[in-house]
Amino acid sequence: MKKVSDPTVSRLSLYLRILSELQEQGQSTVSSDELARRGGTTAAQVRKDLSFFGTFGKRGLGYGVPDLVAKLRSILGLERRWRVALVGVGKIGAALLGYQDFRRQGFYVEAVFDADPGKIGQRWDGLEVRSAADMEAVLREQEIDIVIVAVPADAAQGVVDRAVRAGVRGILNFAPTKLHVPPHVTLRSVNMTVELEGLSYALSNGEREAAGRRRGVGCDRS
Amino acid sequence: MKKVSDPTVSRLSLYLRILSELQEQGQSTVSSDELARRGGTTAAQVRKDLSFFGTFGKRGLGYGVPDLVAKLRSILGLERRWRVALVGVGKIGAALLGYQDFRRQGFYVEAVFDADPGKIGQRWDGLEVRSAADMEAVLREQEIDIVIVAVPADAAQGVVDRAVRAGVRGILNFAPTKLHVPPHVTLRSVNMTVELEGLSYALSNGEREAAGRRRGVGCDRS
DNA sequence: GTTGATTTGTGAAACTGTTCACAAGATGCC
DNA sequence: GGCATCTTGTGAACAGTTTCACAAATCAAC
Repeated sequence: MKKVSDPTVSRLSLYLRILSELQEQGQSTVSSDELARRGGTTAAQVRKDLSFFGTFGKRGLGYGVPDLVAKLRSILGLERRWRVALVGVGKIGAALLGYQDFRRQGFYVEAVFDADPGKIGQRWDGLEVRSAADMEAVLREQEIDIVIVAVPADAAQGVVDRAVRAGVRGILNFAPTKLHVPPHVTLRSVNMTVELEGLSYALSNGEREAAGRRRGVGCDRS
Repeated sequence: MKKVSDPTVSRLSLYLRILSELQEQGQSTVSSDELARRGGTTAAQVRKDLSFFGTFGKRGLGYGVPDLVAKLRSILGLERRWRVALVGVGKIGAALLGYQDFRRQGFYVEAVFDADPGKIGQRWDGLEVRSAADMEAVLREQEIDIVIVAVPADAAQGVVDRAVRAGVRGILNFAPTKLHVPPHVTLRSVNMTVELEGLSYALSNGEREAAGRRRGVGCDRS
């Protein structure tokens, strides 16, 4: 199990979602071709992605759905509980707190911080908003694994630096700015502005022709 | 100006953000090296990205900041006003409505829809929530360019299909599901679950070693 | 047990995106 | 003007990902 590319990992996540649906519907087996059609990729890609981690299918038959769900959950590290902290209870932070879907996948928000004295002490979803000043101590104390950054752009790097100092090794950034972390920390960013501007570019220029014809189906570069 | 890759377009968006900051600070000129350092990429990459669209720099001197800002805004299609509609006023939708930053870049939310009768007629930020049943007619009438999908996963594909039928050519999806669109429509997706699971994978497996050392700086694959 | 219809797993080929390396243009100084 | 220094623009080399193509495994039917 050497180096697996980022797009591959994202697709595993997608496969898992599709497989979970199939499992709910009681389907017991699935082919790489069906998985590919539902996931907007190709059968060869599906098989190659899975082959990095072992051989899970049966030739002539396909993949066992519950079996593959279990394997993917194990590969993605979703069998354990992840301790998450949220920093910034503005619009986006509040929305994330309300979005309970995370919990189903094992991500538990266990601490919430904000710099605004007016918000400190408020309760959100059973959690007391704590002062950003206490962040490092609390992150250590509660052994937080992942920090979600939902503060204004100019405060984001500071939050990241302090989280890293407190031993956090995973960061999910919603602030519209590029962040820098040391090599042992993994950073993922969600940037709505970049996505919107990507749409703007595609709609302005003749992308609709070029991109569409490369493959038969529409072009989701999620 | 042939086919430009998606990562390149995303980086242009990033460069524009950095340049805007530099402009506010009154810096008149910038080198590809400085832009690269701030953007977490390499000088060669910056120059290659820009070279797809023309030659904007002066050798020995760098790029004129206000000049490059103008060029990038033009390339990305940000000189016009984009008409945006939001579908779904749940937690995420409400957060997006409150997030006024879009407007500064020329994206104006001009219509809001929801399927819940209890929400129809409510006002959000000066806009009346309209019935999802009227969506197609309103999208056409108001000449909406881009639809933001913020509904539950199982409703998302239906919303997309109707938006496409109403002539919309750009879709930004926040629902945690893979969507399919015809070739002439551009789709971008923001999927927090995929990002979190990517973190989970990286933290579970030995990614911290491998990924970090490839380059000197931390690894943001935003 | 043999045949036929499937479908996986995977090396090799094709493709796409990134990095390198350097010639050429620009400026400033003597 | 000539020389030293800087920084861009870009073809070529490189690296990484995706697609192709096919041998091997499995099953059902006869």
